[in-house]
Amino acid sequence: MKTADPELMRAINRFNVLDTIRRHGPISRVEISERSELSTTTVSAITGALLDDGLILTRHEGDLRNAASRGRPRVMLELNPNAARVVGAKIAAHCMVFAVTDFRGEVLSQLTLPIRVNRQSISVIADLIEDGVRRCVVDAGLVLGDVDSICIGLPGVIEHRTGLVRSSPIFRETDVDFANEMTSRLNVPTIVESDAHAIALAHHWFGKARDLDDMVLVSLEQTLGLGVLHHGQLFRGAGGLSHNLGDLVLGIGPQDIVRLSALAGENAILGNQPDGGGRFAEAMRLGRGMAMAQTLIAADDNTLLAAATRAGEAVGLAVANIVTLFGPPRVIIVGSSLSLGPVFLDSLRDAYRRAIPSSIQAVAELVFDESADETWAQGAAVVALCELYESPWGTTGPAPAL
Amino acid sequence: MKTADPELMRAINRFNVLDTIRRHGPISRVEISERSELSTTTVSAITGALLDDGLILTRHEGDLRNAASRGRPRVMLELNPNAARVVGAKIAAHCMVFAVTDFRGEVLSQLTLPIRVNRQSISVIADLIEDGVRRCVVDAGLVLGDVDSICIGLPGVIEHRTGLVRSSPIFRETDVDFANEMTSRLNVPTIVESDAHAIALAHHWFGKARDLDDMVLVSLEQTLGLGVLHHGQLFRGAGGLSHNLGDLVLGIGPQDIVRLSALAGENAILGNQPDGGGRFAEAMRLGRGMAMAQTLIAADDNTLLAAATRAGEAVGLAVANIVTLFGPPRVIIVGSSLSLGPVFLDSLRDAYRRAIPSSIQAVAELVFDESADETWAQGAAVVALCELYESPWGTTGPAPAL
DNA sequence: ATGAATTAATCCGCATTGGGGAAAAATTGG
DNA sequence: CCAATTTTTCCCCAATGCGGATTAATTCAT
Repeated sequence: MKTADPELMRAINRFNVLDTIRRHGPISRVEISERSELSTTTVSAITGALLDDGLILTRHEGDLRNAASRGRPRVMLELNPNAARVVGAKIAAHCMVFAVTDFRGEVLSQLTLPIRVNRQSISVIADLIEDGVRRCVVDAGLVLGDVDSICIGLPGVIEHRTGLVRSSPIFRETDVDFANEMTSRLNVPTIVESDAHAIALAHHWFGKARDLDDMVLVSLEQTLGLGVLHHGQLFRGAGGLSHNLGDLVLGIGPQDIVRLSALAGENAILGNQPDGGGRFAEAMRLGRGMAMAQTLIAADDNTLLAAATRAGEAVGLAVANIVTLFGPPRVIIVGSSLSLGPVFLDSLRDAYRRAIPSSIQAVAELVFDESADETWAQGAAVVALCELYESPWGTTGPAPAL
Repeated sequence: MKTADPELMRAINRFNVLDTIRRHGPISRVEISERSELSTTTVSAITGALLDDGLILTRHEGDLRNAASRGRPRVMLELNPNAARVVGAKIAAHCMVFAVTDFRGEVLSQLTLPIRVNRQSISVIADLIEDGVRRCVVDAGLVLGDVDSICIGLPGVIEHRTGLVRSSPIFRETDVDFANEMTSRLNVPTIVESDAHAIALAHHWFGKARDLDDMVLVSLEQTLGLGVLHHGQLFRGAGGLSHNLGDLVLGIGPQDIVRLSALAGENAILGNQPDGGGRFAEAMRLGRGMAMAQTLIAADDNTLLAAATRAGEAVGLAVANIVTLFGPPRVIIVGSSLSLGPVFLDSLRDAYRRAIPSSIQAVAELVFDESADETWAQGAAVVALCELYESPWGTTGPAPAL
């Protein structure tokens, strides 16, 4: 366990204040004091330091409380958008999305490349990502030197702490040290993170978990991912690695194990068609599999209806198990599979309702969200920002040189 | 989030020192300083306070390093066994076990009552527990007033934070405020905790997880429980409640959901015998079901062999899923079902091996442990001790009155 | 306009904490 | 009995957060 010295104390309170300002928009010092339960004196000292460091800005308008109030008006504080820039990327099998954001996590520029990276070599993928990052940065009117940090969101099992990609459907190799690879290519600190963790943080900052510090997110893309938020922080496994939900076992056949990915993975839904799997081949290669499936389902394609129903059922059971283990107040379900439509969703909800133990039935609510790809990239950017927020900035340490 | 003031700093470091002393037996100040990465000055100050508070003792012998060493000899510090007394209890359907321990968690007296509390009314159960606690305390040569805290370990879904027993196989009612009930009966602060959490902490302090701060424990008793240790602390769900592993869904039949408890619960293994379930009725009532099953399995009872095999398989799959989600370096499996013997264990191991994804195959090791009932009660006592360790003791706060 | 009332933010001094270096304490070896 | 050595404590410093007094900036009443 790390030792508690004044520096840690400072870092904790500083983060608290910064996070309060981020969450509650332009906010006055008194209100920060109320929300964070720090004394006004301390808030004043910390905000002073944050102002010196250029992380926040003052604004003399926008005091929302009863306009006809006496006394000295409050000075509102807000994040300085220009305090930092980060790049977030979401890499999927058929598509790469990049987003440059400011210190608040607001997107400055965005770039979607519908490129199939699936099964390419590492260096080719790294080339494409490097290119995308550079172009997106230019689009934002910046140069790479302005960027403080980059986060690449990938499907699969990612070890955030070490920067290792343990296994990913878009990499042929396993145990790739991708964070180092990209850091040396771009000469900007680059980290990797599970795409599910990225979208989970995006929802925590901007989406459907803004009000919660505990929740679970299930992502249904080519890979089935899980993000657990615990006391406001991502719950990373003991080794700091992310989970692969698709590996969950849902039953056991006469000979073989039935995994979730075999019932609800993108390939499972679209790939096992009776005509030998060729029907979707072209659409899937282009990343349009789910859109095509949606069309066919609307036309009552029986095979697909059955596949979607089965997939929904499997996911419903898996979600029930996750709720049993984590007991979150909310489960957010995202990903391309949602576009299968009501057939899938109803089946999912129904299976969940049957599978959830009655004793914890009321604990969790299910929320569905069809986020745009941009949101995933933004989430990756948020992962990078989170590290910046916690990092020891200028004034932490000895007294500022006067 | 809680605000960081000097008091918190103190509490953290104080806990660190106390925990280091607990873990590493009689230990000198210098060694504490090395292990905790606190300066010798700070260690000296904190140990001084701990000595003043009577939580630790000095011992002038037992310096183990090279005996022929020059310089001032080290003064060894160790926990003061008499600094506190707690009572831990494990309540099962057919048996109640109590243990009084000292501040170190060493058992002073122990009491096993093979009483069937199953389906009794709350007040009867509370009566029995009250009686057991009182008798065990007397056996230890103490009176209730000497006891600082009590922890009752129960099967089921327990909300430790609020003291609520959400649902338990030994209670007819749900949502029982059992902590308050026992506190007012005994006039000693009493908390409740899941029995699985209790045995998990017991293993962390004394058993097979002494060296680990992250691990998962699976308990296979009448109820199937789970305890997750995360960074040295019990991972309690968002609401502070414990998990019920038996509710996990392992598959879906034509009409109904197949839960783990239906395949691997005690009742499932012993109860569904072809002769109508009567064969074990008497043995089960007496809590001897597993012992009898063991005998029958040794005699090649085919029905039981099949049940044990099926149960082992189900648990193996569930454990694989848990490893997929939590990625712990070790899984400890405990509980009465282990006494089913190699048939069960082999089946479990085999199913686990088949179900664990190859990408994380090497992450976790499976460890089996047939702990005595006493250990469970000791674990409950440890839960109580943990809270005492973290509580702000005397000197924390204003300067000590001189 | 001017002063009283009111609210926000800051300044000053205090208590507490941990850390570094010097000093004291308690040994062994010659 | 003194030097060497190692542990422990003592003294002082820097940093933190907090409470109370003070200053700043506004509205309201006259």
